Amino acid sequence: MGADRTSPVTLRMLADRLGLHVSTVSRVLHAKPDESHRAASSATVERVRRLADELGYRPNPHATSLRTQRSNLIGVLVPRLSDIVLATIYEGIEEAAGEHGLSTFVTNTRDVPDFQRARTDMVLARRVDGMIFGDAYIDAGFLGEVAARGVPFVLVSRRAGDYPSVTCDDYLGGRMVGEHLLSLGHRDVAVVAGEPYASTGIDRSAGFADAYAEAGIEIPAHRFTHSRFDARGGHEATERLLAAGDPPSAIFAVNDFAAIGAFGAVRDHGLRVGADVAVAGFNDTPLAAELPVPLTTVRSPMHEMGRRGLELLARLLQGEEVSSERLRPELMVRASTTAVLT
Amino acid sequence: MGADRTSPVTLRMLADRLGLHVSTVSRVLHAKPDESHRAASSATVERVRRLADELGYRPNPHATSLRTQRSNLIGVLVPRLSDIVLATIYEGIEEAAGEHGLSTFVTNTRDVPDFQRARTDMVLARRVDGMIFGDAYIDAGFLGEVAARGVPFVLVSRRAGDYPSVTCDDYLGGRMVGEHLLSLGHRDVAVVAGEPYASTGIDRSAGFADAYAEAGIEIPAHRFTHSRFDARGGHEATERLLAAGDPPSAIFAVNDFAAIGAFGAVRDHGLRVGADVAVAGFNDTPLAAELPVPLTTVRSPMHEMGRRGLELLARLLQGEEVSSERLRPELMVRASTTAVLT
DNA sequence: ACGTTTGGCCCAAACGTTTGGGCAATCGCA
DNA sequence: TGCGATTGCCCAAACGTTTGGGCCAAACGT
Repeated sequence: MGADRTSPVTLRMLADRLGLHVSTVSRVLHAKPDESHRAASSATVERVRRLADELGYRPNPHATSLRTQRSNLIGVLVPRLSDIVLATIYEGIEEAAGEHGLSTFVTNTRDVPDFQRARTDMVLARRVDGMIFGDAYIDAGFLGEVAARGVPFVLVSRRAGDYPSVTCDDYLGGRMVGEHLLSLGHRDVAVVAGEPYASTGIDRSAGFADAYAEAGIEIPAHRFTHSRFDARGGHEATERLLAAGDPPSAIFAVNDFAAIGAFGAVRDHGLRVGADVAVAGFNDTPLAAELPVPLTTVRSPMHEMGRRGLELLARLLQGEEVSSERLRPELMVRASTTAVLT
Repeated sequence: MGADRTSPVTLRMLADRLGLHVSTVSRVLHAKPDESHRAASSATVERVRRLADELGYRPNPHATSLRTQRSNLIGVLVPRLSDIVLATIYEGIEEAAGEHGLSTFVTNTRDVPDFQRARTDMVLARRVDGMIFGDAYIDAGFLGEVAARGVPFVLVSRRAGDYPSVTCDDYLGGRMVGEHLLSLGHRDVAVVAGEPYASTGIDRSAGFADAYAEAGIEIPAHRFTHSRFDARGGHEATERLLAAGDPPSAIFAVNDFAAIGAFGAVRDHGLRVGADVAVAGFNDTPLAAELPVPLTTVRSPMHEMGRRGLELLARLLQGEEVSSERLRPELMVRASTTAVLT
């Protein structure tokens, strides 16, 4: 029964077979109940519907888009899909998109500006109705250009400028980790802070630092180090922290993968995670709890973030006013952070 | 300069401004060098080109697709993008697609047949030129239907039936692990075998079992257990293996995430990975080397697999004959597998 | 000098929809 | 019976491309 590839069934085919005009068929298949009854007699409606799904009619989206100037496509840019955080966010986006009759178009930019630009152009050339950026730089220069072109968009994961975004409350999450480590007696701590252009790392570090500041402890600058967001990056950054000797008693890595990298570096220095050096991460990816030393981390609602991001964009496309959302994180205490040795 | 959202520039705009016919402009902007010179004088060609990129002309892909009956879109189905293996494969696909002037459309099916069907329909409704399945069931029933509809497609990651696929040589990879563990003296081993419908798990297990069989050791049936491919699934499966008491001296989990889950279960039973129970994984995901106990695993060329998959499909779309490819794996020995205690 | 090629461009018909207008027949109602 | 409203449908013009044919003038060949 389904549409055969050789001959996709068109409105005209249906119309011809039914002895109706193509416009009539279109209206019948299209309109909400209230209109369809104005479009044809209920008997006709029935006939049309039956034939349509007997033949497996699927409207040609190119024709539709061409005519309506709306593609029902939305473009999604992420640094890399092989980052489980972004992948999970994207899953949320895709799920919600399905419910809105939208299709998504996702592409990797590796966090490099030239790629962001190029991919944005490509996506726009595909005539998407709107975009979701998961790779925003905190300095929102590029986004400004996009906005100037009149493209509706929202941000997920990272915030930037005053553009509508759906993020985790990263600052709060950072505070939670700070307070937790303080409560365990850690006074000499270090931060693997992520990329300097990502609000996630910035806000998490800031929340963490503020928690310590309020306890009267200023974390010295050399205890902060930037890093890529993957395991290798976390490893290298931690290596730098540890290289000088005089290891901190605890390390906060602003995401789980960097934390796992920190595990590796700590191990390489003959130290034990938990016992010798506490390590905390961020995101509560599914691996965190399974590690040989389970990772203390902050659960961020990644899937939900994606969903909300799409909803936000959908509302934007309806012409509604929207404002940013900040989702609540939750601290997950596990074995990688234990009380400081006294 | 770029195209403003409010008024995408069309061929007609260019034509009018240049005092040319739209078809002329089309040919100029389109044709390969040899034809363009037949389409207009070189002076005209120059004028057209200049204006086109001054105004940032981008052909409307919907119009083009409608006219040419070709979308330059390809649909990609994966179980889940939050699985780093599939995400990495997809990155390869996307990269290669870009080089071929194709755009990809990826969607999650969670490995559930109803979703595969539904998503396939949706993707086909979008009029893709071809598809790549990363979620094939070994019983290729559904793929048969797709093939019957005349849709060109290839498989990646998993093989099925005689459809063209690009996979890792999973059987060989399994053998490698088997031989490695044998060489370490492990005689009582168990396998966390993945989903029963995925060729990856099946082939890896088979290669492993055959290596043992050739050494004169038949691994008993109760030492095999199926599992989901994520950490949680690996944990549960390993739990089942260990629940009976009498733990094996080594466990082969058919992917890294399941292996990490195995770490968790082993840990929960008061055993140490490496020292008490050897654990090996598959894929060499970036985390494997960073774990507190680095994971012995098999490197599979995931990115490359994606690239090759797309190339294969591209050739298929050109009407060429294609045949499956099997990529070579490489054993990565690390600390999680040590010699059996004597 | 007269056909033939060629260069340089234009015409018009598609591709499959959507949608503002029509228009004839029937209905409701006084 | 007359008249406006409603029902049920059809018409045709877009949307932006691509592409097989034309057509006219200039160049060419003999």
